[in-house]
Amino acid sequence: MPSDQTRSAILAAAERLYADRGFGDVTLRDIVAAANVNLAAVNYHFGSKDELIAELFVTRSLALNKERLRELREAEEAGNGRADISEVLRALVGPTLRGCLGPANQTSTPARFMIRVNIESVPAIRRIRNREIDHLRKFVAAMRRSLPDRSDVELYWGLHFALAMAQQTVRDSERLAKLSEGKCDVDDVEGVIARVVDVAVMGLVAGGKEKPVARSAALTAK
Amino acid sequence: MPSDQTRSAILAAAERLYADRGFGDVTLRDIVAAANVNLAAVNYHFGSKDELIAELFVTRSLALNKERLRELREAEEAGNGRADISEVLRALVGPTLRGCLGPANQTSTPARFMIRVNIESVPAIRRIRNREIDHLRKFVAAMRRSLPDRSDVELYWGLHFALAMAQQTVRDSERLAKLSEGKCDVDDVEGVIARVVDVAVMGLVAGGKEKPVARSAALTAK
DNA sequence: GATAGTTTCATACAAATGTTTGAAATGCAA
DNA sequence: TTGCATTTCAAACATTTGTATGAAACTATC
Repeated sequence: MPSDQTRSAILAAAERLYADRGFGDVTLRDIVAAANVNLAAVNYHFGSKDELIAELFVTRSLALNKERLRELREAEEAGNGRADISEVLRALVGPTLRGCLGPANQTSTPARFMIRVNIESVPAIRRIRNREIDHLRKFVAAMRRSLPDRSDVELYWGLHFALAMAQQTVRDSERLAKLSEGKCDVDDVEGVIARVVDVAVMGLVAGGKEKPVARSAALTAK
Repeated sequence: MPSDQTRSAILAAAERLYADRGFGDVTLRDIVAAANVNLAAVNYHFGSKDELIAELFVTRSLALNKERLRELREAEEAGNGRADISEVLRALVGPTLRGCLGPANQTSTPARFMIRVNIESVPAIRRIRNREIDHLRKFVAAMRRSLPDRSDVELYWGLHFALAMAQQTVRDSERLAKLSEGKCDVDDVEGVIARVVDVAVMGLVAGGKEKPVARSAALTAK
């Protein structure tokens, strides 16, 4: 039975280093030094550097998706199979924001790692990311149950925008804080979640079936 | 008088290569090969690889900001100093989306370069990006003129979300297309702009001064 | 406690990369 | 042309990087 000790030391050290310094300038030698293991251990246990990164990402992604689906299921069960649209979107963006936002010095290493994944973009991860689509479809389905009279196109855009606001907030919370001179409290995680969900919901429920082009034109034409 | 020929050949080749393949795996040797110049020319003309990237980014950023401000000024002049909020946001996100969206094979090299800037994240560029804040403040000011009774915090969030939706659409248009099986027409650039602007405007004008937490809670509590 | 399988280790390898160098070429003014 | 500054060039440099190797250490089974 393999001892796993070296293996998990590498995983832990790698995640911490990537979280702190990004993928760009963390070398295998940095990792093995932090983990107090031999250089060759990475290739022995993981095959290659990319497979190490991939394993980290897959682990955290699965955990995130699991939490999302848990919250979604909870919301749908409470609503007898039909959750409020805001609950659906909250289950989608909540776990990400709850993990990645908040006072910088108390965000967990896994969360900071996932922030890096969002900010940077290494090939090893990009390849895996495509599998995310199947997961997102489950949320489209839940949105459809919640808003049966919306067209699929509207649902897709709504999900896309909700994710966009959430992820960009994770990515750029620093810039927002600086721009607003601290007046936007990005550490109030639940407040941020509520903002993102609210705006996304408004985009979904407002208007109707006419193209948004028309709405916008009407607004600006007068 | 310097001939500039080598210099601009390097800039053109570098921008095209970065646009096509990203910053990650384009080496100086790739660039000088494409530009048909000597390897040492890059360091001679630019000092270092990072300064070359920085010059490319600064050039394109200035052009983008200029276009944004031009559209903003145009809108404000048409409205006697007070543009409709949707016009302000359109001036903010329009130039980016118009440049970076549309059929992939007909987007310009500069636009594709700026997409890369959005997707990847190299230190040389991150350092410069901080200057963007002064530019964004001008849009906050315009938004304040357009919606004088909104609090600054709301304006900051509105701008942040508008940019978030625009940039994420640029970044992830492929995923959205795949998720929606082509039903979301991301090549209809003006349509996308209208969608982004509409959702952002709704977030700004809806509700009132109460915290969005309250709105969301009210929605989901019943 | 011998043996086979697993893990660790020091070290070497091979390739890639940004940068530097010093000479050659070029352009231009006197 | 001569002389001077700018530009180009081939080559080399100095690191850094991920990976491979083969021996040593360890572990557990018989």
